[in-house]
Amino acid sequence: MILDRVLLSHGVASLPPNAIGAGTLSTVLAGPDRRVRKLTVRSSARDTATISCDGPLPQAREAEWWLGQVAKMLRLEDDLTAFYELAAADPELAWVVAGAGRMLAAPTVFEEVVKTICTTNCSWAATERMVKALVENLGTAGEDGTRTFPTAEQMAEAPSSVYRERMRAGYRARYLQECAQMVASGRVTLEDLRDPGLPDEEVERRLLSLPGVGPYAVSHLMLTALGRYHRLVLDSWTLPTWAKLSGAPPDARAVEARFASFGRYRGLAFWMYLTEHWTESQVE
DNA sequence: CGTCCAGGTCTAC
DNA sequence: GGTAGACCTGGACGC
Repeated sequence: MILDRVLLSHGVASLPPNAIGAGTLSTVLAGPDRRVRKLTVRSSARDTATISCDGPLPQAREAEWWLGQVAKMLRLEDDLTAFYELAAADPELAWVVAGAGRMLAAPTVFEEVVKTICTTNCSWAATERMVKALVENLGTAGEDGTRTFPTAEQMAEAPSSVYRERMRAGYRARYLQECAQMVASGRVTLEDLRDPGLPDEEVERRLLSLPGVGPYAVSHLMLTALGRYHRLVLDSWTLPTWAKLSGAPPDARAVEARFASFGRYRGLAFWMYLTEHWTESQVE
């Protein structure tokens, strides 16, 4: 099912406050009225989905805002036609034409940056633990107690003990706190990076300027958060997985050679190659 | 119990 | 510009 491919598109998509089930995505967001609601997207009939949120029905204008959030998260505006044309000509990737290739996005680039920093130099279990603690300690609680992802302001104001003792984020604590302060103070405006008019190099330069964000994080963010698909995500998971699936050596040059024909979509082609067999139980 | 390492980054040569 | 070493943490492994 097409929706499942989006929900299982990458590991970060399943981190709190998101929860992924078969054909279902739920998350927790504060609406324009600051009221916190749980939002659920559930695939129903073929190629359709039901969107719901708990509590009283939002007013019409707010309902529109919630639909906008869903559209943003599911990247409904992304046109992958050019990628599909290339993939159709590649026997190992022709399957994506059925509707794969969309990366579930967080509602804000900031959330994606924080989560990506939490994937660096640690096990996936550690990433889950850190993000879970961050949400539980700093997010805003809704009526049922589930919490939003904290805003940059909430994170900037938090004492470092939250990062050290609750999250157990180790040396990442400083990166996270500084990122939050940069965004909360307005010194950097990450949401602007969604602007398709910005050259890739400029987007990369700005991401790299964030503490804790290096080449891997830039590639991951370009792919999962910003819909820019040229960079290969090269890390301790992708390279061994590539080697296992392809039999080719686990180095960047081999990957570059394999996916060069995908041009500005080579990063996405690589990611699709790696995740073709992901199912709900296998998301890592 | 020590060493290594997991979806790296930063600093100092 | 390229490359060691340090860096938090916790789980896996060898001894």
